[in-house]
Amino acid sequence: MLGEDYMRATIKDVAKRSGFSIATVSLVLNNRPVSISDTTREKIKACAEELNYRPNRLAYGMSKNNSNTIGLILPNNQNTYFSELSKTIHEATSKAGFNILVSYSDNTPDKDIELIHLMVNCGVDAAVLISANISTDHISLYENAINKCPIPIIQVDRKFSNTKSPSVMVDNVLGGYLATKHLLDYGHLRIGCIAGPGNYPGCRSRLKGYRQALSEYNIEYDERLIHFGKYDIETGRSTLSSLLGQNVSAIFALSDMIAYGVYKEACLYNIKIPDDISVVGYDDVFFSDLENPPLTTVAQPVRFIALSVINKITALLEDSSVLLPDEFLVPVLKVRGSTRKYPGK
Amino acid sequence: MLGEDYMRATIKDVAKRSGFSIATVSLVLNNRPVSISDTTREKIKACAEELNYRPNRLAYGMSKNNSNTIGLILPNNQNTYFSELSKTIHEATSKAGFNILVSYSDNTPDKDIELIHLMVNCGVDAAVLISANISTDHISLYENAINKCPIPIIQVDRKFSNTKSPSVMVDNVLGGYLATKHLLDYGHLRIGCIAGPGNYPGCRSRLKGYRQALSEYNIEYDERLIHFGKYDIETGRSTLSSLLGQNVSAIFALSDMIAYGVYKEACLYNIKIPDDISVVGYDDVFFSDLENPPLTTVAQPVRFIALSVINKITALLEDSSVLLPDEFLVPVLKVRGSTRKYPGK
DNA sequence: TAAGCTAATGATATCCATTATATATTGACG
DNA sequence: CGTCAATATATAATGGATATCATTAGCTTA
Repeated sequence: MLGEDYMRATIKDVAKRSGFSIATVSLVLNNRPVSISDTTREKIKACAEELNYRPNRLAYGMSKNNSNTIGLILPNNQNTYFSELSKTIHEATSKAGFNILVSYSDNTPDKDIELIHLMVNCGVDAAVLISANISTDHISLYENAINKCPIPIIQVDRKFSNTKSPSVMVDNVLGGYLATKHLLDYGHLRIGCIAGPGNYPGCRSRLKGYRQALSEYNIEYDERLIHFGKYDIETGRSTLSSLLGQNVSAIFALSDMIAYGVYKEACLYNIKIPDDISVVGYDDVFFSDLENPPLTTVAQPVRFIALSVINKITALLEDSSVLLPDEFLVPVLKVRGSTRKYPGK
Repeated sequence: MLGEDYMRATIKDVAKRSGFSIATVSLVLNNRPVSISDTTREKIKACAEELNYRPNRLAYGMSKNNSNTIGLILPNNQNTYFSELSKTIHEATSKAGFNILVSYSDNTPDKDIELIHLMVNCGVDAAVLISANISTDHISLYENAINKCPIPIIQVDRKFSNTKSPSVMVDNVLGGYLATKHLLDYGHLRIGCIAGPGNYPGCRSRLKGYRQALSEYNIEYDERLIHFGKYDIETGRSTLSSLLGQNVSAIFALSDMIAYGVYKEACLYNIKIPDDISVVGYDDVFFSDLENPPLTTVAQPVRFIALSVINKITALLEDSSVLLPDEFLVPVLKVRGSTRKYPGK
């Protein structure tokens, strides 16, 4: 359908119609600074217009060995930090004139590797990789794939050290520290933690920040206050009751999704946030500000990440041999309505 | 960087290394049913493996005139119905083995047209179009672009009638009816409406459903209860007070985003939902269920839309001449915590 | 007026993979 | 032993655009 009576005009058609050669047409249409008479230029442009000619990007990509497309490899798109990041990177790269090809690894290392290949084969000029959370076994797999990759890869949120490709990292230790310090400043002494998987580096870093803050305030670290799970709502729901049993007055949820689980469960037990318990989240996804009460949370610097990614991509596409420094971005605490001073302080 | 010492292996490299011709290599690697000796097959496959050969999709696309990629044109990605839809379509198409190229029109007709061209030029096999909200002036522009488009275009949520390309629509009249009927059943008599732009067809349809329900219950339509704005939070915020002045006991927000604006504003005035006022939203975006109270809303059948899109695409790619029927999907009311019976009923 | 230069344009290889067609090799059989 | 069929592999066209180099025409200048 549709195409039967209408075929896309190619440069050849423009050449035939205008009476000039393909080469001349290409030169004119690309505004190459070569001496071609104005009448010729105009004629060719008019023909291109009439035929509604638009260069075929596949052909362009083949000949220029560049496709103006950037690949984006993400663990998932479940309304988390990743989808925020995806959106921001998408905006930034679109603004910079790139197309985007997005794919999800389902947090599976093998799929990540596969996707790196896929991206290359699709002719993307560069790829942004937020890798799956992995165990140490997989590191060399990634390093190998990244080093062998013929296009620049920007690593976000995770750095494989034996690679030359640059990374954009967020300081998770600081994030954990900020969240905890805020609660300590508010006078909370027993602060429960609902964490993601204990073997994720980001998770460990946030907990490290938590401990740093505690020790700064001379509060002993109590292992019983730390619960591991996933970065999801269910983990928040199922963990709340046992933390309440530990008599905590505040909870540091290591993701906003976990915090929502806490919200939901608290609602069930008729526990008021922040009156009965303070909650701090992590990520500052879109709707955190819309919750009731609005969630106090550690905001990922998504705009800066996106900006940094774009900068690195454009730099690398200009000169693929530059060695870009890894970047370390800082999260920001957003104090909203889910935390309050410890009663009596 | 990266690429200097490592170049992507091409089919030529495999041919050279294995000692066979390019053609033979291609035949083997694509498992074409031609008579080629097993020893040759194995040798070639081994070489391809060693060189980590993967066919270049651009070249493949050029020669096969197909790229296994689908274009997705959306108005925006601002955490609305569109981003839900985008996510679902993405999942479904990925599962079906397609890559996806996403672009946003910023709700601008001209950009839509441009993006249709872009998609074609990027070599996508088919495109899914959720067009910008347009005035009647633009209709022929779209019809023209769609009819001239050499690839199948699936229209979602909006149908340009003078085109042969199929559409997947959602019954907005029914949606508006369901929301309103629910409130009427709960005994609410004065139901305010906070709508999006009055010239959007979807918006008008939802209001039509609203009026249908009213007349079914023999309630006179009161123009003063209808407020137009955008489908965003700000519209919800700024409209609430004047509706309260009209003494409404329930509000039908024509998008969930509007409903959140109402939530926020109600919170400021210490108005309790649903005790003081009932609220129904529209779209059922991800976090509606997470709100406090969870939002009663009309759910878009995103999964069914995605499914239908995929079916149409695969059908059209198989035989581009089939004439597919337009599909009409129905929204579903999700009754949650933001509505209650009118006091005294 | 012929040599030399420049401006304008054209011919063609190239990118990589597919594939229709062509050629070469082998084996069977009369 | 020659011929034909079947098997195995190669050649070359194709797709759309770019880039390099070649060519032509027209003009200047000695």
